[in-house]
Amino acid sequence: MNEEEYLRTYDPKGFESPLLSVDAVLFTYHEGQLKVLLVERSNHPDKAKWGLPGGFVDLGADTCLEDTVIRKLKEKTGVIPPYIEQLSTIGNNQRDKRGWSVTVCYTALIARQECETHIDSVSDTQWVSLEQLPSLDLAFDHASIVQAGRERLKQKALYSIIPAYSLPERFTLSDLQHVHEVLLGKPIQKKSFRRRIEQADLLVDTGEKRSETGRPATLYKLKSLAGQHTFIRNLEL
Amino acid sequence: MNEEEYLRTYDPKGFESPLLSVDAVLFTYHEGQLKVLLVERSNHPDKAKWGLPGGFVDLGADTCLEDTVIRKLKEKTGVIPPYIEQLSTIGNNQRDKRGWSVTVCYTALIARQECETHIDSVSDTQWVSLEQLPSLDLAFDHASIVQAGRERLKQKALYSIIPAYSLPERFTLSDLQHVHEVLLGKPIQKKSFRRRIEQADLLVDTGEKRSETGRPATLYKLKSLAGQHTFIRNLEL
DNA sequence: TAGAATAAGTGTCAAATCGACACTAAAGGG
DNA sequence: CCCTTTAGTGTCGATTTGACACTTATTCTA
Repeated sequence: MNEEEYLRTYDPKGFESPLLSVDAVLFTYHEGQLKVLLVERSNHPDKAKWGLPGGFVDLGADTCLEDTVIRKLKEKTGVIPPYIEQLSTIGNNQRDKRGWSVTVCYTALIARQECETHIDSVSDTQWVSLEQLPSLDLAFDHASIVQAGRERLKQKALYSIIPAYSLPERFTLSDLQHVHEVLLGKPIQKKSFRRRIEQADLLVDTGEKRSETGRPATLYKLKSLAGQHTFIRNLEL
Repeated sequence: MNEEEYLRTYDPKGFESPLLSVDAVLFTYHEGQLKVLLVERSNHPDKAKWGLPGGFVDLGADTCLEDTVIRKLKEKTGVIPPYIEQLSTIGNNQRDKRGWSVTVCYTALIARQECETHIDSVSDTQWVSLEQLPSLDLAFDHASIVQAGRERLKQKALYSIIPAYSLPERFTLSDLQHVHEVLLGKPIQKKSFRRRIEQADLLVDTGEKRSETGRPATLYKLKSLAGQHTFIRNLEL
């Protein structure tokens, strides 16, 4: 049998495959806290519990896994987050009562303002701060996935400014430092933080200032953020 | 309908799922080069091409994805590699002629000696050096997966001594330095390399020496390697 | 058997980086 | 006008890093 013949007679339902879904841990920074987007499940299993935005691949509509995450995130937030990165894939026969189940997990970042109106308009979606998360009984193994996403983001805070994607397009260096401090769970020396930012050369001075109390702060934006969004497979480090 | 009832009537073949497989990029260090284990495909599609060891999840035998990789690697090498780490997951409707396909990829490391006899005994398995790899036309998107695995290992070489798992249990610091140099593609300063190793405090002096020409070198082994193997989900950094 | 050759392993020092902290700058408020 | 608040900079000692010469232990060879 040659390949052509094989493909013609190939039956995709010939053997059983695990359930395959995609989940996203979408973070934002708001009111001094990191928050995760949660969705109330409308279907069994774990119906009515809160869980991560995600779902099954649509073999017709999606051309790749990234299409699926984007589609799901857009459904829930109304927009495509500027930063999406593959986190890890979890698959076993215990995490889902229906049997063998695999989920490809992503972490994503967005400014809360970007999706504020859309999220406020629906009742089955909410931002939950990482502090109040332990008190919630999330669906499946989503609690540990959030934990893993948080760990990953913490590492990023050590050597990159990727957490900036959780802030509005224009932000001050103090804003960014606060995000990093929340992630790392400890204060950062102002001078060394600013030295690092300067060396990295990834921010642009917008020329604008923002003034609340005290000296007005310079507003920066990400150089890379020239409109399009950043997509990163976890093929690094 | 309550959850119990839902689960009783749930039909796993109710909707179409992508093909789900697992692939491993198994590296070893031999004769001054990094080599990858390749397997000749015995089935369509891409029959007779060389590809990565891997295959489908066995819903009966495997309790998790890691079981699957371990099973597949043991089939091909006769042993379980001491280091296995999730690399990334690739899924789209182009990589496999049969349609939508997802592969969960792992990188693994092993000493060539550990599986020498088993591999020599079969003809459909071979070590290929990374230099001669571009001339081979690998199955599916396996060439780019190897590339990604290599990149990941390169990063590890910068701040860890994980590449040590590609060496025999006992090795000299010069051995390890050579592996790192091959990975990074440039020479490393002997002193700084040894400083780093010493600080990390992850090696044990076995007390033995190995002498070829020149001064005999101390043989070290990994502290963690107390028999069992290391398994790492890519939830770090 | 005394070098010569070879590879392992150490000492040292200047340069670069990092942490700490005090200082200056620019705004608003009483 | 000075006090408070937050932004942003200067500086200096401590730590880390890179470069390279040097010492040590062994084999080979004349």
